[in-house]
Amino acid sequence: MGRWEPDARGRLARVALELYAERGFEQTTVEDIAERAGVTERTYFRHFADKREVLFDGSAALQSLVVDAIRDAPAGRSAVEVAAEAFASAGALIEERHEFARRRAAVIAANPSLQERELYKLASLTSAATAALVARGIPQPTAALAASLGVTAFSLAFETWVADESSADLSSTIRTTLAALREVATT
Amino acid sequence: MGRWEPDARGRLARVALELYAERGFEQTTVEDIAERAGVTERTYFRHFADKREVLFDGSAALQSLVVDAIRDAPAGRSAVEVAAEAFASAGALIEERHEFARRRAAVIAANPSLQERELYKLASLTSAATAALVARGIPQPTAALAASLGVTAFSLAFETWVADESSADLSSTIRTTLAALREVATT
DNA sequence: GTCTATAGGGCGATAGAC
DNA sequence: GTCTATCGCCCTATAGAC
Repeated sequence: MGRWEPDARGRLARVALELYAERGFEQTTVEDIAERAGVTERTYFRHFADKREVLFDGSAALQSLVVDAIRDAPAGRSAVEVAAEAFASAGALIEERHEFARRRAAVIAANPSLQERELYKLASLTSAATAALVARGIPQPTAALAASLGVTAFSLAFETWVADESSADLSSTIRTTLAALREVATT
Repeated sequence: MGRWEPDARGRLARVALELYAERGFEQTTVEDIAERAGVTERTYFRHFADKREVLFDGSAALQSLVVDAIRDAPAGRSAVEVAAEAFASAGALIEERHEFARRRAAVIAANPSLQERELYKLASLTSAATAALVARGIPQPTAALAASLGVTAFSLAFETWVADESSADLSSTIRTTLAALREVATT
């Protein structure tokens, strides 16, 4: 056995969610997290830029998934269709860790500064999706609009899915939400 | 003359924008702002919850304007049409202080934590608009979708308007952006 | 790993308006 | 007297610097 337990980063992320859920975000110090994970506070900040970022470790992977799905979508589809499928596949990724996703969502919902970070990540996702659509040859303004529609559907669908345990799976909720969005837009 | 100059809050807001523009948000301390405004740091925090909030003093007024416009819209219009007009009138309010709005936007664009707060305010605006649409008798899910479309158009239009000095006025940019959004959605 | 500046909250004192 | 704005000094945790 080595001098340190492996996967300090993963332990920090798990422990942070635990503590934020137990006592609340503000009532937890970074030192509390580091201690329970068996590392120093300094080590926490080597892995995560700030106290909030530990809850957003998965967002880069989610973004890659969306970008790749847009790149690999069959040719000849409209911008919204491509975006819709890309975000539906992102929904599938979340579905795989649905228990984690729901716990994490509850923690975020309880704290405004975490909501701010979440919204920032969604905005980054919109930018990345826009760029990926542009790379497919879709003109900039159209790409930005389609990406915005996709992220809006994604985020409204996620809210629905989190609120209702027994609802449909996230991917299909995203698809139906986007369909509803298109319906409302045309009215 | 009283012991204090009047309108400490307004002075703090003006001075903060000045300093954030001059030296950058991170290079400015709350003490710097308080000092230049002729109050103490403690007084700053009585008026504004944190270092960022001073740039968002107008958002409550903007939100009221949108909510009132939704309430007062003529009957018989669709949810998106009502939302569109409400956000266009919000655009007119910003247009009145366009120089301030552009300076403020530049400061926010230069700092991620300010962007986070901006996104949070936009999300609050979405919630408020949704509630106002529901109060008109529009069913919840439709209201949420229409409000999201409105805020998306508002925010994309604002980006365009800020980027291009010589562009059309903000209200009409919002209208054309929403029209483009509806067009893209139906494709 | 150690050190330090700053954000930001708590509490009580003070000074004015009414 | 009350109500409200300002101030001073205490404190801790975050987060960056060295």
